[in-house]
Amino acid sequence: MHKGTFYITTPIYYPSDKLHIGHAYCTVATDTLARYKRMCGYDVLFLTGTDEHGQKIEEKARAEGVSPKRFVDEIVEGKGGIRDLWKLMNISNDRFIRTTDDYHVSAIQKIFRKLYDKGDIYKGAYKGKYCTPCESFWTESQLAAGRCPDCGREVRDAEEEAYFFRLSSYAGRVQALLETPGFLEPVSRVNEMINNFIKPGLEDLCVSRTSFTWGIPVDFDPGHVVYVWIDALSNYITALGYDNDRYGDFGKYWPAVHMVGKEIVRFHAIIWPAVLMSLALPMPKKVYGHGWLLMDGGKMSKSKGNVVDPYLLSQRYGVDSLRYFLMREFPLGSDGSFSNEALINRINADLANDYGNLLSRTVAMVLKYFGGRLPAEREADPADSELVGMAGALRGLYARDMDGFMPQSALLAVFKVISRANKYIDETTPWVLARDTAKKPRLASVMYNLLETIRIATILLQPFTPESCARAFVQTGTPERAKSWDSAAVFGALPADVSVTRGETLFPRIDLEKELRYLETLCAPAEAEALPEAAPITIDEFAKVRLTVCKVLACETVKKSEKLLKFRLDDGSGTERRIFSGIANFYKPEALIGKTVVACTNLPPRRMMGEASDGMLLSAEKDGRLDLLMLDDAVPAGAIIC
RNA sequence: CGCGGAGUGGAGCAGUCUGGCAGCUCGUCGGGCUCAUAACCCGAAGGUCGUAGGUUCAAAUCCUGCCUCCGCAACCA
Repeated sequence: MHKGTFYITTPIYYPSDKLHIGHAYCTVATDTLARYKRMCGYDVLFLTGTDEHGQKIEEKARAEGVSPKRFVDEIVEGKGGIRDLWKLMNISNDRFIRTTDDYHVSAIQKIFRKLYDKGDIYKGAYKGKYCTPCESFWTESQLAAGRCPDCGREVRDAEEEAYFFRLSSYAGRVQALLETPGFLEPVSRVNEMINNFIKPGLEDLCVSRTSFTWGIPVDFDPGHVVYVWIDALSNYITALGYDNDRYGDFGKYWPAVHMVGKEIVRFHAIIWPAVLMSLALPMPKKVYGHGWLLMDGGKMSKSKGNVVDPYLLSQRYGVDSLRYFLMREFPLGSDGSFSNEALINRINADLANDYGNLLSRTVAMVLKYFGGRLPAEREADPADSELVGMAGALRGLYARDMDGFMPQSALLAVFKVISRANKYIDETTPWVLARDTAKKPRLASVMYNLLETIRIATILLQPFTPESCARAFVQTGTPERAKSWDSAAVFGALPADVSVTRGETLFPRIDLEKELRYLETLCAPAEAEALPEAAPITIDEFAKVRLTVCKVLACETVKKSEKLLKFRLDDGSGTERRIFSGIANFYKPEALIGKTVVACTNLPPRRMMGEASDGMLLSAEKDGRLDLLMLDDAVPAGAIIC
């Protein structure tokens, strides 16, 4: 019965915050494919998990005054956490790996040593400029006017011991792999990888750190922790039991299909294959880089306050509805625009009006005209052929699209048939047939054809909306054997005397206007929070800020920067001061020459677009409008604001 | 010349790989039906497929230039 194995993974998510709809999108896509493959008869292993190490989590935990482990435990396992979310969303992962799991930790140490013994990891020096008070390394190009970009103090040459992975020596083999058809999809990503990373030359990767401790220790060199590349990417093999005893099916399931967001294609299509090459393991079957969900045309981000909560949407509109929307609305490979309106319209148009209503009217008619059970006598008609033909051919079209990672097209095909079935009801007018007892056999045929169409569509919708499909099968009295993938290729798998039961409305219609208003009220408090009440400060603290009156000597745009203007200022000191300000969208540079402005002049210099900015110009901003602070021109340069 | 994506009826999108009737959802207008979740079915209006050239019997689709928008990166102190 088994057609072989199929191993599919999501990225392991970084639990520094709650997950948003973008993460849910990726996981639902992977889940849908996993369910599809299972339905087809594959022995599927579906893996997801969390990537829990690193400096950022160490810092966040410190800020909350808990240990890093406790911090991630809460986000991963806690109420409303990541595992809860996947459970709520009906994610059918077979395993869930946390990079803090014991078996993973020890396997990573073995892998690290293997790479080291092979000579692909070597100890080198991470050279750079070091700022002692900040305990930070900077590269030459990160410095601001030769000083620490964070605090503005002197830096000194320093080196830090670190381990490096010989990524460079795999460049040729990786390029060949990238060019292998089917390895990296969609194909547009192939050029992107080669142009951006292979052509400029691959550099060896720093794979250990000593600047933080929240990571997997290098067992033969205390003080070093394994950096993210080896730690996180290797989850895909440690979760199968590679170099550990927890699981034992690496040989059975590897290689994998990796579903990833386009921002991390690079790690999965270049670094990860190189690591596998070094370990002499087979390459992943495929890396698929899906697009992003954009909000109102902009990228989703916390600072924009446009992060959509999948938990909330699932609970309010139903898990299946949200899953369906995510898979139906957007082509997997490209970016899509998320909007609440699109969500509700899609649910109403497809799930409520077309599919749900088709089921509802069909079941109602079988009950009304036949008391719920179809009689044996039938009468076929040429009018049936188009619907029967379409429903019979549907599985083939659907499989082609699903195998090609195009769930959107697969759903489109399913709904074309559902639409045809709705039309078929109008064509055959069952309510007219019902008035004439002699036409009962014909009426029974019509009902049976409708039930069959619904059955086939429902089988194919299962990977997308599993729970609703189960409910639909109950209403249509579909026996177990008529729910299988094989039976979806056969028109006529339902027993002739099938009996139906009325059930609850599968997908209730949603009131668009009302819901949009509701969702807006949810966003309102978030906006209010955006500008927190300023904490009181003392006069001493205020006095620390040195505000100096300056005359604009020159002002010009900055090449390749859309926001920056570069100012040369007379601050009364005799030496020119150079400041960059992000106001290019509001002012023409020539209009500002000679103006009298205010700058904070005791900020450390900061590097912007390759040059140091020595201070900050003051502006006033409200509701997207911005005005540079300008004083009466009689005020002399160098005057101090107090 | 940093990298990439996108411009298709009023809105949102598919179609572009592999050239061959311009399609879907929403919206608007008109009609039908009464089995159904005010849903379903039919019809109409509305697009020179961003733009200028090229290849071809034939271009939304292939090639070249240009314009506009978006994302990454950078940066917005």
